[in-house]
Amino acid sequence: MKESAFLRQIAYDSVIFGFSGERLKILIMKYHNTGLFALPGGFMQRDESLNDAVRRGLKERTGLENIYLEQFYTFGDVARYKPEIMQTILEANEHNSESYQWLLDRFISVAYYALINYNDVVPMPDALSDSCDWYSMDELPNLMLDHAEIVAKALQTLRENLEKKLVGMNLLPPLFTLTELQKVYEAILDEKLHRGTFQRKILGLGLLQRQEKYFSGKAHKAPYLYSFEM
Amino acid sequence: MKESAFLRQIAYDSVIFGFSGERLKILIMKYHNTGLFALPGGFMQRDESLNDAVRRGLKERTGLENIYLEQFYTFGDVARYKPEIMQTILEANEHNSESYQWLLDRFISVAYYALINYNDVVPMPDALSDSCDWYSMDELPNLMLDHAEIVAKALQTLRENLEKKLVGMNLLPPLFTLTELQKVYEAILDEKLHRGTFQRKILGLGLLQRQEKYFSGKAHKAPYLYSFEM
DNA sequence: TATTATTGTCGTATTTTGAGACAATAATAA
DNA sequence: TTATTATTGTCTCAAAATACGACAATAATA
Repeated sequence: MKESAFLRQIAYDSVIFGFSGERLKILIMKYHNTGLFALPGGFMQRDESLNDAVRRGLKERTGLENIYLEQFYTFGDVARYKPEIMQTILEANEHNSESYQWLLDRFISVAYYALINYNDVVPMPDALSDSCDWYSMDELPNLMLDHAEIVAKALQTLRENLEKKLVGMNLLPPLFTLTELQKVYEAILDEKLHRGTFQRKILGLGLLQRQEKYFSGKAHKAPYLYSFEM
Repeated sequence: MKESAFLRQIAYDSVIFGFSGERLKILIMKYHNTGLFALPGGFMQRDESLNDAVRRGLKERTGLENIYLEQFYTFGDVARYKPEIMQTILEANEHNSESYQWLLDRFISVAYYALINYNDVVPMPDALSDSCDWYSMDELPNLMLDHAEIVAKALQTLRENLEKKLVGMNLLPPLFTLTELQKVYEAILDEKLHRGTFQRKILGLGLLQRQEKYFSGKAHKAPYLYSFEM
């Protein structure tokens, strides 16, 4: 990790959404011996595009490639410059050498959100953190710096894009029922939707392909499975 | 202009929209002796927030404060790193000293668009450029680097936000008629709108306050003027 | 006083959305 | 075998939003 390998003063943070147990969740990291919680983030290599850097970081954290990813805002307030916090993290990891000093500089952060299939992921902490786990949106720990604000803006943007582009299927496995998809939408929007209207609207988009039926073993009519083709 | 006064590798570019002669226009700068056209941009001071830096730059270029301003994307491709272009600009301005060398580094650029009242502006070139003028969206010169892409994304975002937040009035003077406002919308969306429907929708928002009539001297009924209150 | 151009507003048709209803059906209970 | 239960696919009707044309009102001019 040579200083010269990375662009200075530019970081990214990612809000990685997953869906499980009818709840919307995101990945949160915890730093060794500090009690500090943060969004998964990283830095750009000098010879690397911004989007590539984020995809690289996402791959390291989740093992996944070809993820639905969207940049939504760049945070650049002076108030987010708190070198003592990074100092605390470095000291807790006994990384006090010269080669880490660049991390104490002021950073702006380009924020992305990702939509991934919860079941495909094995969250991996990075060198400075001791855990990387899923947290429900309504049970988040206190996040460091302005990361709570970043999460709020991510959710707001996701909601707007959901109605515009209808991308909710990226949170599900390749085959899913319309009821499962509806639960994703209800979790994101935090409101109940009318079943008939929802199905008519989604199917009317012509984005889904109907597959075989799914027999759950429950005592009722079996729903069709759908896949997302484009 | 000391190197240490600015954050390294971070720039901003602005797409400044105005409306005149029933056309949507933006401000474009031309660099001395180079034939290079570019968006107005700038850099962040070390003790300055990103949004403040952009407002400061906008004030220098247009003289205006309290402008409608929206950040829409951060451009960070490797392909936008072309130091020879900045070298050309610096040489054309005889600015080859050490203190300008930091401009030859790779930059990512945070892009904003602004909506301003065309009539309030006296465009001011900066130290490196010899002009700063309005160009119609369909008569833009060839822009350097990825600035054409930045403009395209600005217009796309403006269109999406226009339908969502209806912010078109920011392009007009404080008093305007509904027909003038409709022409702004038609210029941005590049399509004709139905008069009755447009007026019902805009007035239905309850954002406009009806003022006195405007007597143009033309041989027809005088329209009401409106102001934008919030 | 008639004409011209444009405005404010309305009525109707069309489209989109909201909400409930009903038959179909997979598994289980009787 | 048959009835029951829960959920699905689909439909219909109502309500709301939007598209489109029409008409009277009116400011200036002929």
